[in-house]
Amino acid sequence: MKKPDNPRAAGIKEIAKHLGISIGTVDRALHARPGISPKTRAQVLKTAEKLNYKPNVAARTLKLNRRLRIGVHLPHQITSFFDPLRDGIRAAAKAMVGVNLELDFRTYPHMGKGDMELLEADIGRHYDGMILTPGDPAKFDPLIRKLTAQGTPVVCVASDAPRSGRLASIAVDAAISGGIAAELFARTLQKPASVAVITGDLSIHDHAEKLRGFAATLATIAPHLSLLPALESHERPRDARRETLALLKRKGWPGAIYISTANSLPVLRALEEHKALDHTLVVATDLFEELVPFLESGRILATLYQRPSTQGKAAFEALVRYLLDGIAPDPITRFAPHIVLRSNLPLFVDRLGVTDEGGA
Amino acid sequence: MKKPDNPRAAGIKEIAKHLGISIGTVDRALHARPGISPKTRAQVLKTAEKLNYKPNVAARTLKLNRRLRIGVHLPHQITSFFDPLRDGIRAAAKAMVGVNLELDFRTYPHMGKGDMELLEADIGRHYDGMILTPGDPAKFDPLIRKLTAQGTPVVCVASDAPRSGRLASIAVDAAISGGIAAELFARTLQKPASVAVITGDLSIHDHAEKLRGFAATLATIAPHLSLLPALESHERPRDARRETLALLKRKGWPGAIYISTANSLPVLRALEEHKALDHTLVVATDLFEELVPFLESGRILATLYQRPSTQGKAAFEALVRYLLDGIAPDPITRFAPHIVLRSNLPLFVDRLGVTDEGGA
DNA sequence: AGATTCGGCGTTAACGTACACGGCGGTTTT
DNA sequence: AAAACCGCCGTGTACGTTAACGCCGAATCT
Repeated sequence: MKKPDNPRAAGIKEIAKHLGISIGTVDRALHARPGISPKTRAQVLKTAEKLNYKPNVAARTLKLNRRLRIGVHLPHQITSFFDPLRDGIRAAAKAMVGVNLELDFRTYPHMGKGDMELLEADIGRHYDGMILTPGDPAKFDPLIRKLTAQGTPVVCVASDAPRSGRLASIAVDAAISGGIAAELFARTLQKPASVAVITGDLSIHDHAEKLRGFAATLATIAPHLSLLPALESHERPRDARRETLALLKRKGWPGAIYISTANSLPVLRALEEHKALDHTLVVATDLFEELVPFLESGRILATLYQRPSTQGKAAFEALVRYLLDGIAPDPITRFAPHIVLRSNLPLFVDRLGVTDEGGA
Repeated sequence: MKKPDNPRAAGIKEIAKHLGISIGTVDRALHARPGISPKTRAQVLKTAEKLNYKPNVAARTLKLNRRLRIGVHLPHQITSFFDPLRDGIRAAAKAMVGVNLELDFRTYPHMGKGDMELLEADIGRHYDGMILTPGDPAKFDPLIRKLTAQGTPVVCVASDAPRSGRLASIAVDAAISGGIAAELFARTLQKPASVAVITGDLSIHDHAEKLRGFAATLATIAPHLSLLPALESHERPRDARRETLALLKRKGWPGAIYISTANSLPVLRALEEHKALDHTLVVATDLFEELVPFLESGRILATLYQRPSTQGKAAFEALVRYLLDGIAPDPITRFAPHIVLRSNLPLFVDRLGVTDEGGA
């Protein structure tokens, strides 16, 4: 076994030897522990800087064999999105080396249904950290604030509660997702037409942002396209179907429809029944088995894949990094959605449910 | 300090105690070391399975404080691609916990110029592993084979040498990149037109694949578009300019141009001089400062961002995982390129040169 | 003045694993 | 028959860090 003569690798005992003091004192200085005089602490910190001290993470995690309990609150619906999100978290957890952790997955029916109750009930569990998807910010803000105050950092994933005091938010950039849909329409529809947006629930931050981005980009670069009032499905198949049929009964079908929720199947089925898919440009959201034939056949133009597995991985890593090293992540991380077309579809289908990096 | 009462975490001494033997014997069994009878080895392996033994990576990396020397051979040109690729490797290396490693970045002018000589010279360095971008497979195959034979695994990044015996290849799916460009043209150009491809060097696997994918998709979904013979720039600005001007002198400008190399600026400048950008649809490759205004103004339709930083990170992680844990990665990993349009451009520009995950 | 407290610091035992060393029976060699 | 050998196994030490413990001198209390 060779000693690391690496000049970059200075340990705690190099510092001690360099100053003629003990490693205990160095430890106290480096961790701002009591029982050390200010001037020796300053000396230690200075030479730690000079010798470029890097704590040996392996030794640290070995010594303090602490267990991180992380609570993950996610809805059961929409499975095509939240299942891979959970998988991403699991994969990231498995890849962690030398960390003893316990993942507690908690599930409620769907967003807005049972989410707050579950979170309220679990506040007493005192997790070391939590990952969750906030629904209506007005309702979640006080809960997240309470968790943060009691020492449980919260990472929001897939949506955001900006004023809740959460540690970080990881999500796809919703406004830009809407903007992409608008740009695709603008490039493909070259004659004047009207376009529609079907969303889930505008009280959810993420959905409102998508509509906002869509409208903004449409107004900017596609003056020949006019936006119809947004339709909300509330993630209920019947509502989605009803709204779609109402849309088709108007005089003059819309030339394009942007479905900004992953629950696109009811809409697509309704459109198909009325032979509307051939004359209507569709951009959907997210990717799952049933959507594949629509893309392969060209009946829908594109889908905006929100990379749930990558989001889960990022959320988990940010949280653990904060819990272990105390390094606060960027408060806001916004991923670019993958624009999935017919031509690049195979890259995402191959590993559907395994990962969503397009082959990685 | 609490003991991990986690049932999932069984250590080497739990096994020893469970069998009434010493930890030394357990160690010999688990690592297939000599000096142990077959039957005790079998017993140990069985109870290790039963108790779900997971080696403590922290303790292991602490004990065998080995240093990994990794050689990285990449060209200086094209900086907009290879600089962030190097950054991705550095970032991934910094994020590794408890591993003492040494990165040796070696640079040659550009692909096909000095690459083989450098590699040949460095074979004697006996790195623990290497990351490189192979140029002409015919020339690289024997070298990589030699490295592998001497015990230095090689991970190819950004291109591939499929028959070289390399450990793995990480790259963007080149054929699908070409296919995306073709589909974008097919959707946007709705009247018959001719389209052109400008590439770097068709002897490079990656470039040939892009052309192949472009032609295949064009033939499949865009019968109204006809493909002109491919032009090679050999990554030389003058050649690129000359080929572009020759293209413009033909009767009937091409309706669209797919620039499949990151060296797109000479082409774009030549097009601009002849006021051809307003009438010609352009899809470029990769992203860098100078390309941003072209996308913002809509003068080019899209660029296919090859996410060099992500590629570098993936290549490094695959290599280290193999070196440390002996887990062989997928021989082939193909990323999906990001389709960068005007609307999602901000997500990639914000952190240009830092990362390329679109905000992560 | 002697006893007590206390800040400042050194010493040491773990954490789980890898590996060198040495011991113990039993067989073979000198 | 003593010495050397060998397969099999237990023991001890080290990796770098943390944290409990304890020592020493100086200041405070009785």
